[in-house]
Amino acid sequence: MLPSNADVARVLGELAVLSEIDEGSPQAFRVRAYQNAQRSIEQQTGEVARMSASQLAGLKGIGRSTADKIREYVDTGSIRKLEELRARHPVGKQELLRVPGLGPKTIGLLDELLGVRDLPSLRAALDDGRIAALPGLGEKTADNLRRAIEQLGLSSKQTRVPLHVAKPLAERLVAALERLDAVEQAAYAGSVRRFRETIGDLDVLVASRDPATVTEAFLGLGEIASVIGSGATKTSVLTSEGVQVDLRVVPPESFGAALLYFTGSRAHNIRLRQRALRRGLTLNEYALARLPEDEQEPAAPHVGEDREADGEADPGADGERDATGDTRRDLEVMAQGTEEEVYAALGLPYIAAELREDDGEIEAAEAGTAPQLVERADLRGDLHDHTDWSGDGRASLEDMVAGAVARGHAYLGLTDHAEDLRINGISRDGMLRQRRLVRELEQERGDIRLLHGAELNIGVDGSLDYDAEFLAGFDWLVASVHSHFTRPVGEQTARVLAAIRHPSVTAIGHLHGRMIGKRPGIELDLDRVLDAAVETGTAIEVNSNLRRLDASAEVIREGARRGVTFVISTDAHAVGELDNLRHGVANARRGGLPRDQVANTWPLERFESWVAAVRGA
DNA sequence: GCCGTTTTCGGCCCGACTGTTTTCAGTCG
Ligand SMILES: Nc1nc2c(ncn2[C@H]2C[C@H](O)[C@@H](COP(=O)(O)OP(=O)(O)OP(=O)(O)O)O2)c(=O)[nH]1
Ligand SMILES: [Mg+2]
Ligand SMILES: [Mg+2]
Ligand SMILES: [Zn+2]
Repeated sequence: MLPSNADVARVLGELAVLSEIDEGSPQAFRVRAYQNAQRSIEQQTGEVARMSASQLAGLKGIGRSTADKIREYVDTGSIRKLEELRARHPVGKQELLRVPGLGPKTIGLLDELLGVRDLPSLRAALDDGRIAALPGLGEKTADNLRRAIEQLGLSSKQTRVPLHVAKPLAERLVAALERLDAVEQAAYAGSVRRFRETIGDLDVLVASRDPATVTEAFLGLGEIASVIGSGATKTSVLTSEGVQVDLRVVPPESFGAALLYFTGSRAHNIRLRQRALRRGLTLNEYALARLPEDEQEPAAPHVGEDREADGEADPGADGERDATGDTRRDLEVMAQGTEEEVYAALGLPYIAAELREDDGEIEAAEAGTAPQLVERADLRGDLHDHTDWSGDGRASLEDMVAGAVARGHAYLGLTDHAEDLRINGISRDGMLRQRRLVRELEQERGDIRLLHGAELNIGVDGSLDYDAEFLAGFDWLVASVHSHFTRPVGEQTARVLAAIRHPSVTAIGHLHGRMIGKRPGIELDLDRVLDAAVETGTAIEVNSNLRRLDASAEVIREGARRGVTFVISTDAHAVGELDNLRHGVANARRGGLPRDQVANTWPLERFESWVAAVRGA
């Protein structure tokens, strides 16, 4: 069997790690090159193993040398260069690289001077004092390493935490910081703002004239358990749950540049900074600024010209280094207050935070081909909602409808669980009774269209609840997988295809049935599933539950490309959960989903005629 | 190792914090 893209990416990752150890430098350009190649492979949707060397070399970040290595891996199952590196550096050294505070330089030193090449021998060397005695190291470093080894695998940096844990924590911390007088603005950034599914650490940004006071107050917050490091502008801590939080405090005028920096991704930042340099500018977390002529990139072609500033006339060098936490004062600031201003000064339209992964968003922005992404305010309805009539619904029908109206919805899909669900699905009689109540409520209120629907259970054989005639009586039907999550991909695809092709089914709920961090969900042949969705018009749901985010951003991206119609739904089981729509919106944006491909952005009339068309009426 | 609407060679983002150093290297964001 051909290696998967993930296999190829993993091999490139190991080449990067081993090269870092081999070269003894975190800045080694070969390391960066392998990392970029790895990211490039991870972003491919087609099968990399089927590509020729020249096709591979055409991918960005992959050249002749890496293309040949990938082919060598696909054809022979191994790579000579990788085997050589493995022979020189036992896996123990890769283990050492995962210890926080241990980098390639120190690992090289440990091997050379002490023969320490793995965790157990490092422990021994720490215990008998050999580490503290090494040149450039001391007692404190040894203590820090001991602690780091003890706590290996306990920090979120190593385990990562699901977004549904990280995001509420980030919101609590921001709210707490906003209450401080010294704080002018606070926001979470990093992977939470980009809406990644799992989070290594929280990154929280504050604008303030008084960073010391902010830092002190932050360290005093109840959720904070220990301090990793704390300086004038940057503090890192661990919560009692082991979640790392990085706090950055910047002057208010730099808030936009700092938010841009702290939101990342790292790769996106580097691309922007390279772009700045090509324009004679320099970008950091304080500002986009103009470089002096003699520091601009196309180095002056005079012979003997030297860009090095040390040794003489260092700008502002009157015996002290550039003050930390400030813009270089000798440079003309071009933009710093808002992210929009920085992008504009770089010749780019604003790029949505959810897209900033350097997987084509900068090129799309530059070309002006970035789609109008869906926003919360575009949504006119919610199409997957439960009441206390079924399952674990906790709110009455009346309260759910009132909650939907309060949130400005023009239509609401009531989709209680159908009879096949083990936990309290609704019988035919029950459904008919509920339908009468729904009709009455709609009449009485007159301020919202109520679609009487159900959430059907896709059986292991693709069958659905009730029968075809009964199903034809609903206004709106979501069909979801709630059981048998571990069948082979062929069976799972067949089940879902049967539901998509059913004439009465209007949407497929939480496509994979995954629970982030708990259950991977069913395997599907996405090609066939998405094609069938396009063919039948059946919508794919973007489930807004933070534990699900299903369809995933990756599936959404692929579906968006093929012209699939989506709906963004809360799957609310209580009134408060109707607010979860913002999470579905963020995930849809991460998938690059254009507003017009989301059916519940459409006015009621357009929405209903689309439903009628899907049901072949 | 990659890459080029100036470059096929000579660059490669830029800054904060810690520990160790006497002027900065290493690691991390
Ligand atoms: N310019 C630049 N920015 C960086 C670098 N490393 C990190 N950043 C910025 C961009 C990141 O999104 C932001 C926060 O760093 P993190 O290590 O917390 O990464 P991020 O939050 O993206 O992912 P995470 O889920 O925490 O692993 O800091 C870097 O090497 N250069
Ligand atoms: Mg982070
Ligand atoms: Mg961080
Ligand atoms: Zn549901």
